Amino acid sequence: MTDKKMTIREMCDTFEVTPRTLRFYESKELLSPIREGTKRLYTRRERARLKLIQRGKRFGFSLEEIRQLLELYQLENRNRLQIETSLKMAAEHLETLESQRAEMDTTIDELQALMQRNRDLLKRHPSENQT
Amino acid sequence: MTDKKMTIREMCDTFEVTPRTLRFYESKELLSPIREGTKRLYTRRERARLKLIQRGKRFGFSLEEIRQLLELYQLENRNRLQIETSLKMAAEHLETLESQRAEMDTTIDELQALMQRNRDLLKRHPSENQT
DNA sequence: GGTAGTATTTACGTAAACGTAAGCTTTTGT
DNA sequence: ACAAAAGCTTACGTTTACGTAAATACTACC
Repeated sequence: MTDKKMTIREMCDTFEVTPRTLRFYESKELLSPIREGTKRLYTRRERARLKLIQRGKRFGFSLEEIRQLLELYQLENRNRLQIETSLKMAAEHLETLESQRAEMDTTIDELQALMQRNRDLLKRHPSENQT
Repeated sequence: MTDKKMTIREMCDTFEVTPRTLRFYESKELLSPIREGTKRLYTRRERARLKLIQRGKRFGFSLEEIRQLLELYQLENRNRLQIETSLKMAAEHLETLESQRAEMDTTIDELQALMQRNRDLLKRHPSENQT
């Protein structure tokens, strides 16, 4: 398996973050690397979580929001009620994401239209308006 | 036209922001309402810009990034070089947005798969795993 | 077996994006 | 005419998400 345990440095190189960032996420309970003596070791699970954290950030979620979302991906040892709660939260999150995607589509369309207008300007007045 | 000038309070009610937020954006040169005496009045243009600001924030852009993007939408009084520069910036921004959109699709797919797994858990073990 | 490199904890510092409170002016309803 | 409401400036405060520096421990290798 691809389940090699990574040191903090390997993590930093792989994900382009600083040690401080990883320790900070840990202090906020977004990550929980195992300890070998005093050293942190990151498993496949932690790497998956870090990926999700970085994604969430790109979509404008706060670390606290991301922390709650990470719980959704915690599939083990949950009882019926916990699963139902997860499902509900996931459904809400899905709505947020889908509305954000729709907005993203609009934004892309508008940006493309804007670019077209600019290209038209350049085409129709080849050398006008110079400084 | 729908070009009524709005007071700061009307803006706040419409966009669900505080006066402080609007003044802050102005201090960062994201907005530039006209002044009637000492009072701020927001035109259609400012409203459009505020919409773009809020969108940008939802996509995880900083106010400084947003400020630069807003310049793209400034179509008046530009010379050839400025138009070309805008086009280049817009193209880069478009790439960012499209890659973010792809990532959004992945995220949505994964979340839906996760929900399905949870639904399966509930279906297949109707009353197991209770506390 | 010393020293260079890597990791850890602790703690103060900082940039971004506002919140909040004080004190002053201007506008508006009665 | 005058109090209440709305707006303004100034400035200090707060939260989030780390940066950075100091002091200490482990580990590696020549």
